[in-house]
Amino acid sequence: MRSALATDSDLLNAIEDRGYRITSTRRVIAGAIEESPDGFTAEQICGRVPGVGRATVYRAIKLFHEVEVICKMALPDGAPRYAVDTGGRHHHHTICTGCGAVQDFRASTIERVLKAIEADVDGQITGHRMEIYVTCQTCLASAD
Amino acid sequence: MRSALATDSDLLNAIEDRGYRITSTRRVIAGAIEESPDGFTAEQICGRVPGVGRATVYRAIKLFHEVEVICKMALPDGAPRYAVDTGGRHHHHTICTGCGAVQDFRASTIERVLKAIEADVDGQITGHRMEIYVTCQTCLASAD
DNA sequence: ATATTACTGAGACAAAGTATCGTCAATCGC
DNA sequence: GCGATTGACGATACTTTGTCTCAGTAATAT
Ligand SMILES: [Zn+2]
Ligand SMILES: [Zn+2]
Ligand SMILES: [Zn+2]
Ligand SMILES: [Zn+2]
Repeated sequence: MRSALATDSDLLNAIEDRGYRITSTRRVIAGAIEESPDGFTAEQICGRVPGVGRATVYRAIKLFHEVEVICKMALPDGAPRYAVDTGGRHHHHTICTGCGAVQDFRASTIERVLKAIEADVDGQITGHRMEIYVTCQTCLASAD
Repeated sequence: MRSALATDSDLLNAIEDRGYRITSTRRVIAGAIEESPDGFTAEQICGRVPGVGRATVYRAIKLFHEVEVICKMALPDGAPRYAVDTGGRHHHHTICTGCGAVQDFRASTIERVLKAIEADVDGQITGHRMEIYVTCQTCLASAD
């Protein structure tokens, strides 16, 4: 039952709800992820959890992604970046190409347009991906 | 001058216009790419140009991408896929997750919404990425 | 024809994972 | 509580999608 294992971590709660185990290793990894408000890469997490195997970090990230508590996005060159999924509802991200800071955004207009496009498309739409690349205020200010 | 080297290949013409050389190796690679109406992966091209080094294929693809005669996109899992850029104008792609077939699409509404979003964004928009994933008619029909 | 420069192939290296496997730990049944 | 079962772990090899280096070769310039 949840009460015995309850944590204040949304990441851990999410995997527990799906029947995965909460282990000390996963606690540590979840902690490192939750300390990354602006997004993170898998290797950054590896660097912050010494003693934990790289494969285990990748397995945990994959798990958190599967249960939809972290978002995976792509930089302009395709390099992956992750961020904690704070909302839950369908959304997209702005990513600063200078510092990597990630912010969520929702644009219902875009979702409606996508729905309307379905008529023009050969086949059935099964999903979409969208990222907006920005230079954030901090990077703009420091680039004088 | 162009006349001495003129080809019927948009890919080769594009790199020649930027001062790169047209070599027999690049002719072969461009030929293989232009035989791929539904998109291709780099490794598929490697497989179709025996005798050409893998690094050379990747260098050529990068070059064609830089001069904007091929488009690079991402499958849902992030795996890269390429397609010949037949239009030139800004556009996005629908990609069939069954067979990989790529089609261009333009949606001026989306571009306008993106422009409007700039006001809500922390910083300056520098670019965006969007892909629509579909199951194409052919794959729908053969999945009975 | 020679000099210059770009291009090429081989192979090492890199980033972002995934697969295998023997060991170990968390949970379940009693 | 205690052993059995199942899942998780770490190490390491392997895969994919490239990039880098370097010596040799082809294309252009004069
Ligand atoms: Zn998000
Ligand atoms: Zn959306
Ligand atoms: Zn295109
Ligand atoms: Zn666009």
